[in-house]
Amino acid sequence: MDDAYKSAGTVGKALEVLDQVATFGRPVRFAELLATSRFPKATLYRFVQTLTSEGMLVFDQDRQTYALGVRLVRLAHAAWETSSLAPVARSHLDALSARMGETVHLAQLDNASVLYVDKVNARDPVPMFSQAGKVGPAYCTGVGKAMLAFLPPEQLSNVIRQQSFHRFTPSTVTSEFALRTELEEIREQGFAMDREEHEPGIICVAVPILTGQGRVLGALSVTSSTSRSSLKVLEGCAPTIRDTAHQISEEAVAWRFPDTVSI
Amino acid sequence: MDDAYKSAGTVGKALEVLDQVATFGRPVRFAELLATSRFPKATLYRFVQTLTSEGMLVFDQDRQTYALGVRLVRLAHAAWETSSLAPVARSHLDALSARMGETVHLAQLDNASVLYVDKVNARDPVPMFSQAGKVGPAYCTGVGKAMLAFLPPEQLSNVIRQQSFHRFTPSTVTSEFALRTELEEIREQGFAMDREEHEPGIICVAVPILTGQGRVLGALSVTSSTSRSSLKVLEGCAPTIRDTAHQISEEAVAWRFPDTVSI
DNA sequence: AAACCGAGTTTCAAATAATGGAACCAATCG
DNA sequence: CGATTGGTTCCATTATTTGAAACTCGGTTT
Repeated sequence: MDDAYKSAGTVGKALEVLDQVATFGRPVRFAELLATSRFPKATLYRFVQTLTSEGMLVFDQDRQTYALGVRLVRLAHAAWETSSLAPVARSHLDALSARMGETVHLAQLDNASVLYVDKVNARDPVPMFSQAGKVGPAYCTGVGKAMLAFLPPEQLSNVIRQQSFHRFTPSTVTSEFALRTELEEIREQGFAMDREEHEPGIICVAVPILTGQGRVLGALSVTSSTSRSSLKVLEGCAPTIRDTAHQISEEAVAWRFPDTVSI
Repeated sequence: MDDAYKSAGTVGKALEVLDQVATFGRPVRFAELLATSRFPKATLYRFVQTLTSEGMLVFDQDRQTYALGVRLVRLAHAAWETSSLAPVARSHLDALSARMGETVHLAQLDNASVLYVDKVNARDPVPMFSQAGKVGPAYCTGVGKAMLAFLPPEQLSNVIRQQSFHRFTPSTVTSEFALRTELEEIREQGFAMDREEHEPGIICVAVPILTGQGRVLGALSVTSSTSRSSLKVLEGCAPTIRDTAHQISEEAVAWRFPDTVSI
């Protein structure tokens, strides 16, 4: 639904189907897939068969439904350990969370959206959307904006083109122009704020994690709620968070830094 | 290295490459892959290209290495939520861990090995991927044996055929015969023990999670060390653990239960 | 009971994409 | 500077994918 036009190759198409199943977020019937698929019946059928026999999907005999297979969990574990900033950042996140007494998120860009790769809860966790592996929109989250602000121009345009600009709350940024203006500001001050743009009552301050050459590796945020804190207070924390981001960046660069941003 | 012979279809081959990268557990050079691959240079090259452009792999310009892409983490999150017992079992694991004061594991079968889908540490709660997603051998872990014991005969044979029977410790079960004998016993008493078979000093008691029809959904274990506990003590815990397994099973069946066991 | 239906599965010739040997390029080495 | 290693591209051959249509199998309607 957001992969737009063509994606060459058989593998690409198969992965498209996999993504489709993923977006349902629940076991799906073949017919449901067919209805939302661009492939003809027989073709889709074969894909689903292949993916199932490969363990990427599992078929529930009793309910006649397909769901993502556990093989993915195994692969993801390896991905998380080798390609995410999480292993490197872990101890820093813990320290930051302890110091701030708030929830800390670590995110990276996946295609045009924000992927949370780690999260450290505050002692008294505020229930909210997010957890390792979850995705969120880039244009209206702190971490998202922090990363976008430091993307090279054509990559930024590419990502912006794929944003939905859906209005989640009254303060959601809903136009490309408004977003670009804000990104400019973020670039200057070095950190981004989420002013209840994604979830009412939830605010955060985020900073990008950049390599020495300015390439975006990910972003780091401290999240709170309007009831426990305020934008002013969070803004004051920005320097501390930036320090942590720097440390993570240095450690990450020292070891390995796969380019996590796709086209 | 264990997918043996042929795996038809282009998608299958591509996934094979993906698995290969995964087993390295670190960023790899093209040449390293080539050395361990059954594909000719040009073919492997194209696969890697495709997978990279699809976001399943990421290429590190500076170091000329490939690693698993973060797209997998996103997919896995969905897989974990819809196809694993974890979401259903979570609260039960927490309760069990608190009651026992020990670490609790939740596992499912993935192909012929044990896949840990959740873990509750005696003390600190950690996010999923640092713990979930790990794999272990089926023939010498508590959860593995608990599941094998209740598999239908031909599926069991199939899985046994794929076991390495590598000797990890002096007490590792290293023959099919010994394993089958022990499985018989486990079937009778309803729980399995790990007597330092995988890691020296680590012991555990595990029970299967079965549907009403006796189909294996997963397994549950309480792990300890010889220094903190003993086989006798753990054995005494079996009934409690079995209760938890029952509860999980009922809840799982009530909602959804994809067949998690592949060929 | 016959006709009908919708969901899922199989067939098969045509269209397309994958294949891999060989050539090529670019560093690095001896 | 010629040789070697590691990576990339070409392209004619070959094998796989494709998808319209036909079929199967429960169940439902007429």
